Amino acid sequence: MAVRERPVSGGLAPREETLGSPPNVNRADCPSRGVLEHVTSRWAVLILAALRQRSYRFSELRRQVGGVSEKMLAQTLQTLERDGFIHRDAKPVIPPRVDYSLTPIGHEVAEQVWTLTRWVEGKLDHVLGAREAYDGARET
Amino acid sequence: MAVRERPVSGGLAPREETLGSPPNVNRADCPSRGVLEHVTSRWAVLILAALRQRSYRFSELRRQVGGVSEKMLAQTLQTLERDGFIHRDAKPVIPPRVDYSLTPIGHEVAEQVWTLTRWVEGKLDHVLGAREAYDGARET
DNA sequence: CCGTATCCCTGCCGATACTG
DNA sequence: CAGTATCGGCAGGGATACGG
Repeated sequence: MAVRERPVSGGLAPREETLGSPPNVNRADCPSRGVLEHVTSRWAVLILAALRQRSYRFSELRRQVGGVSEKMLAQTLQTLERDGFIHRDAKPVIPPRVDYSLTPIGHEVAEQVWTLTRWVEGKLDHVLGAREAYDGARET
Repeated sequence: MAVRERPVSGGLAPREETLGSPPNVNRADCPSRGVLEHVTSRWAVLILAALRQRSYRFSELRRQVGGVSEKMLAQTLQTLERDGFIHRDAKPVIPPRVDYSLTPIGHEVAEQVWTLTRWVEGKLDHVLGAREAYDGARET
């Protein structure tokens, strides 16, 4: 997966054309920045991770992801659906039933953010210890 | 504003370790939530990814990460340092020189977010195509 | 049950100016 | 060079009410 490491200069883009240049999150004006922010947004990470193993209905998902409001759940799901990470299946029944699942590409990214969440959970004690050391050294 | 308190089961079968609940990002009140948000925050992702291969000075880092303000760079670096992901090395020279590098644990997380950024860059075209399809189906 | 629409307030973040 | 201090806009996102 050899990736081209370019001498990227960030915000102050010189005279380079943006048409032929490859996507680069380090550039402020690259659309990949937006996609990255969608995926790493507060609720998207948890939603993607939750959907990793099976599909969920709206209210199921809301229970699964602690603390998310209806508004933010709906909004985040829409964004992820628009970007092609989530598939929305609305059954025309009464009462309404809507199932959310991952697309193939959504599953790829979900695996990554899920790994990250598990890693963070595992390192939590380590991090909390580091914080105490940091705060301790700061007080006199 | 009290967060709605529900017996969030987290979906996963509870472990047998009843000595305090293990870290779970799905719980609104779990400290791991905060750590995850630090790591996945807008600038932290890019900063961690940038530091993956070598250390950077403050202004180098600012040039590397396009669009970041001095304030947000300093703020994010402090947060990541406090959580133990970044090491700050201030040399007592004139003019001042401060090098930022990853700690061992920082390197672990940096690899993950870096992989994610590269993945997003690679899938950008796919995502942009999905957006067009989505927006196209919406207008009629 | 599954959302959308509205209000509105918090705090994020950019801009600017200043210090060691 | 490497930050801190302060102000202010504006958008994220919570609460609530309402529609399909």
